[in-house]
Amino acid sequence: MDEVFKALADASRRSLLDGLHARNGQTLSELCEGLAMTRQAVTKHLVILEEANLVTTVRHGREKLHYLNPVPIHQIGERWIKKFERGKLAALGELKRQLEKRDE
Amino acid sequence: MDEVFKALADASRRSLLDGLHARNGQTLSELCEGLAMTRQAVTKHLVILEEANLVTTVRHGREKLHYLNPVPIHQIGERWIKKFERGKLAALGELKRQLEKRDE
DNA sequence: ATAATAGGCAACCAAATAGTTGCATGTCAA
DNA sequence: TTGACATGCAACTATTTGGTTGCCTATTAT
Repeated sequence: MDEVFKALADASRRSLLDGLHARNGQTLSELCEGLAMTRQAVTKHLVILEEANLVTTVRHGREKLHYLNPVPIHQIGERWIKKFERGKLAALGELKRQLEKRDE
Repeated sequence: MDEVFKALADASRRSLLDGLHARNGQTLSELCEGLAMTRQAVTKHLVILEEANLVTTVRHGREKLHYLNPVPIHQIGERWIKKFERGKLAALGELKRQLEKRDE
């Protein structure tokens, strides 16, 4: 879980995921196109995404195809974000109450 | 948005949010209790959480009360995670297909 | 009034991060 | 078979990060 959060913390990595979301199964070179970064930098980001299990790769000859794995993202939604949704209104109410108490 | 992802990337900060989720409105000293970290380290984490708008504070005499703001977390769920939920099954299907193609 | 309590500020440090460059290897096409 | 293409590996660098220590200020309780 920590690896996933860390992987998602970087904007470049999130836009790589966006790229795969737009078109799945891209090669490294394809993912590099239009980015202001060397290929090696992109490789490092992809390794981090792979280690977080957000991306799976398939070697195909001299090419490496990258596939998005949406499961960890879904799990963060389920296991983490939903926890804070429950009681969200309560928290906001309490917050508002305290902020208004400033002038007492 | 980037600030929120960055803020959530650290396990200590996530557990501070957990702490506030368990009991909202805690003081700095209360949030420090039981943590293997100095007060100043906790302060720094809380500043980052405040800058990401995940925590709001109210000064009350010499105490500083910390309140969880669940809105940015909710927004990540809405604006980011949901994007990857749509087409999730399609992505998984494509992934499976490609993985099975290995032996061709 | 004064001691204890709650918090703030600044300098410093080690490790992690995001990026680079240079070179090597494997695969495909002419 | 040889050149071009796709990727991999390693060393190096600058910046950011997570943490520390030491000291200062403001508020409360005795």
